[in-house]
Amino acid sequence: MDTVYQKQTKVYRAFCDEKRLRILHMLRGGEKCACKLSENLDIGQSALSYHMKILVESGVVDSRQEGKWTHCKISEQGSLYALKLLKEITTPDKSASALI
Amino acid sequence: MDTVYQKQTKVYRAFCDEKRLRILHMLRGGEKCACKLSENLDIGQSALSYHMKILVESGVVDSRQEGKWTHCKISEQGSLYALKLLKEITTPDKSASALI
DNA sequence: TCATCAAATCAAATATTGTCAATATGATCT
DNA sequence: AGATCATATTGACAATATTTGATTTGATGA
Repeated sequence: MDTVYQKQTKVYRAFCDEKRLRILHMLRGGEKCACKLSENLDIGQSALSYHMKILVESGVVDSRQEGKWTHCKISEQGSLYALKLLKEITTPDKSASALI
Repeated sequence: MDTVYQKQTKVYRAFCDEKRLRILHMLRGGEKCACKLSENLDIGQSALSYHMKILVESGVVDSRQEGKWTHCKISEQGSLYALKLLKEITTPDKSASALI
């Protein structure tokens, strides 16, 4: 079973790899077919699939099947959650002192 | 030379490891001496030092020497930067499409 | 059904991170 | 100076993450 911290790392893993940041940057332009993404990154098809899995797991990216294609886009809801959580993680909270 | 994406990963590495999230959580209670932190995590002194380096590099944590002690705290400025950048990274931007 | 395409999965190879023990550094105190 | 404490650094190793190539899956269309 994952601790709360392990769950949180999953969200931010989206942002701690260069290739994933490149993918996100492409997705800022709107929904894209996965095949277009791999064309524009110098990584193979299976590596892209690996990164997409991590991005989707983070909640920051949504994917949708359409026939044999997978379309990916930035999830507004997931992004807002990542922001909200980041704010929380970095905001003073006196009750956190109780741990120490 | 780091690409812009590589620089950005440094910010979010602060949040993609369980131990670092635990450290941040303790720091939400206010500035702490590094020695207190290692007491409360089941990691050795050198591992703590390793994580602190990554946290400071991210800009999210500030550290300050006082005699032989190192005092650490969450950096408000660094946290705001991480938030601002996260917002940017996940916000639609039509010009990003030009890449594809 | 068969051929084809996009994407997922798997196993193996490689690269990167994280941990530990030992040692170095640098400040403090006697 | 010499002892002691907190922290940083180093090198070896363990643990994870990423890449690659091969194979599988699942949808499509002839």
